[in-house]
Amino acid sequence: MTKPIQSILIQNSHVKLNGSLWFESKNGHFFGPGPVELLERIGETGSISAAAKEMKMSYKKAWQLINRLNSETTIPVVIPQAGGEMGGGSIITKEAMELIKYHKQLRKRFTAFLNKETKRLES
Amino acid sequence: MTKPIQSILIQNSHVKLNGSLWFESKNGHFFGPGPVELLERIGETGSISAAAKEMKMSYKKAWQLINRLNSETTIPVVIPQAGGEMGGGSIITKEAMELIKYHKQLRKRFTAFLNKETKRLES
DNA sequence: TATCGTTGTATTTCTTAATACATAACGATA
DNA sequence: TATCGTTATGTATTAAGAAATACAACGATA
Repeated sequence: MTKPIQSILIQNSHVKLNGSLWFESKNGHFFGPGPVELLERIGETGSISAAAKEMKMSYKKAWQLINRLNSETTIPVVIPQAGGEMGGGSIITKEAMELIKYHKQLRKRFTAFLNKETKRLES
Repeated sequence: MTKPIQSILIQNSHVKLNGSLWFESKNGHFFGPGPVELLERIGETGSISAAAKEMKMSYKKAWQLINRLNSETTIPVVIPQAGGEMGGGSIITKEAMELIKYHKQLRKRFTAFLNKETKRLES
């Protein structure tokens, strides 16, 4: 009955639906894919600066992301240690790991949604 | 068993999941909520510049959005007329209307997804 | 052919965001 | 107490994007 959107919209095929998700509080949004990856890498390296370097992100930006994240949680996701052995470092909390796990699952469900919708374009 | 994400994450409640969707081709992404509203207003006003003004968007940006959209479609979504009665104007095609309708439905399904996921935060 | 407001395009300015740079504070260790 | 590399913070520079500005082209109409 109705014409497939695909046929209207697309010139040389290969158009797909994509999107992004984030948490939103009254202070704006936070916790997108970037912060999640950062959290993971801090967990692996034990250092904000090392994690930032891996992601080719400035230390400042990384710190701001983490700071923001910590300010939005009841329990800190990253516990920093300035000074000490090796100059210090940072560890991520159990809660951070739960957030990471949650995000992975959420992303999976979102991908399923996107795939379903992309398929729907053709019918 | 597992702790609700809500309890970990949020300080003073009222955190919710939000997101955005877009079409993506090899030339990057296009067709988010902005262009849809623009299309609608062009349909109502018969003018790109009037629609842009309503949305407090610069004419240039509006034109670029429309131009990009037209370049991604087999059939133009907006047919512009420079010069003529009243200086000219623009009309939207039947295909544009279908796109608008499609987007409304899509947005509805996406909102349902977001609501479901936001609710899931609490369990 | 003069007028009108719109489309179309180039150029410049403004604003904002990201980055780079510099430096102090920190605390275990030797 | 000197050293280390990290955290933490301020400032300056750069980059990118948006917006503002200016103006030519257009075509129905009078």
